[in-house]
Amino acid sequence: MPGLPDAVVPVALAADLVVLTLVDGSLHVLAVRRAEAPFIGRWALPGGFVREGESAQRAAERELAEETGLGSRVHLEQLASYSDPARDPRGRVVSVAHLALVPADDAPPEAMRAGGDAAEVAWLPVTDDGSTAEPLAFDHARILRDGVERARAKLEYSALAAAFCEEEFTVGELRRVYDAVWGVRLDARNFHRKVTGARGFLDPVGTTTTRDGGRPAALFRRGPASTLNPPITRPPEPD
Amino acid sequence: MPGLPDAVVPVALAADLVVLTLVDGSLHVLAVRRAEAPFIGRWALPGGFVREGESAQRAAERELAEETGLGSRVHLEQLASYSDPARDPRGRVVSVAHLALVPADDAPPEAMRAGGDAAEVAWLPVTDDGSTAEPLAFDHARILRDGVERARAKLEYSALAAAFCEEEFTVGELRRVYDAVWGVRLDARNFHRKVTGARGFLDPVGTTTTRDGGRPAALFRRGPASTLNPPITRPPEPD
DNA sequence: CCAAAAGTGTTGCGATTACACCCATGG
DNA sequence: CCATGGGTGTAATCGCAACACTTTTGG
Repeated sequence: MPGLPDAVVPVALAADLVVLTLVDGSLHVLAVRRAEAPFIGRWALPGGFVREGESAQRAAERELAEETGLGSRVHLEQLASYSDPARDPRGRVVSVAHLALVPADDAPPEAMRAGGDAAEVAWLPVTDDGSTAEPLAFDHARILRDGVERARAKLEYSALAAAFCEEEFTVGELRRVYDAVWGVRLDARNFHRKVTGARGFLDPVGTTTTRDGGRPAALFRRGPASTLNPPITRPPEPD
Repeated sequence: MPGLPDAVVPVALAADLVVLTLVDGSLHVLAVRRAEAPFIGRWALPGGFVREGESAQRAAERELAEETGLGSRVHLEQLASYSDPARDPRGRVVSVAHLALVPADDAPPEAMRAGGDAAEVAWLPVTDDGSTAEPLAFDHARILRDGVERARAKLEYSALAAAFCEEEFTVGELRRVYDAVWGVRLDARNFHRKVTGARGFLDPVGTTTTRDGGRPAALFRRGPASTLNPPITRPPEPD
């Protein structure tokens, strides 16, 4: 490494993705089946190595586009980095994990580009404790848990929930995001009042839809506010 | 990089530190004056390269001990990673930034080990917008801002504030942490009720102290709870 | 005695909950 | 006409900010 001290050890930098969505009203994570050693045949989080001249953020955006075909309409943020020297048997690989949220039932796995080295792509259901039924490769179970926890926490005080919805959505659809991610059932009436009352959170479109059945519901877009005040509070766990 | 694809670009991994403390009741950050190019003579966040067989977390712990002499008694958590290819003119250096909080008026800079390459070490005052009077090297201003923001946010719902206090502290001392970090003046009476009422947050020691003047105050230690429910709410900004 | 900081009691208000009730559609 | 989801009204309650007041020290 020219210009740097001799003792500096080179590492490979990877950008991995925790891509969450809702399938049939429950939380799912995007996974690829590994076609190569190590962990061949195991499910893993999508990701890849950061290229020359690329930041981890840009690499994550690129991987996300490659894997899902979705360009924008996705929320993407850095989650954390994982640098345990033993986390990858091939050598010193440091992963910058990112959290992505994509709209419900968008980008079904069949429609995904099977490009690159991904042999098989699927939405795996996420359990209440933030894990999958089948074990994940590397330390990806840990990364997934951190991602799910982050998503759950941020729903409370941020406008993140709308990232799971289409561009235009109803209050009911938004509420079902909270129900699914938190595993609760919020009161539809109070939820309605709360989110429509929070300034800057929802932009009324003016039109209505009956796609959810029942009485026509007003359509909204995400408003300019990124934080939600007062927050939507998660119901306390029963003691 | 043996065992890895040819296209993988090697990067140097650094662990940088945002070390915050209170000096005379106001927020300060630990900085070192750079003795080498690039940015020679500028203040920078303390940090260094991750060594062989070391995780970024361990490297941060090592740097923190080297720089402050403080072993435990410090809160340390990962903040975020910075991987812009142009962030270091020497080459591809990715920084995993960490946030550390040390007790008020502990480890004054004079007492710090001037070991390693640090020519000069100081606590720099942090302004309300999370920056320093003098510019910092690299992208460290950005990292500092992110660290201060994280600290401010986590005070609300976590037991983080106690990290700024000695092992045993009074409710008043804890309140002054909030006052300093948030730049507000909380009501001493309501604050007292709130923190002593939160289960698991404070462990009463049983003894008292008059070191803050006035009536003797009960001493507490950090309780087992890491999250604070209900949270301490930051007073709303005046519109 | 006075100043200063620690604690306790009380009161009023605003947010939240729990639910009754009405609305507008599709089948 | 009924099931379904959308939306509004309202009363009981909870949490909390505001502040009066008492306690216990040092000087």
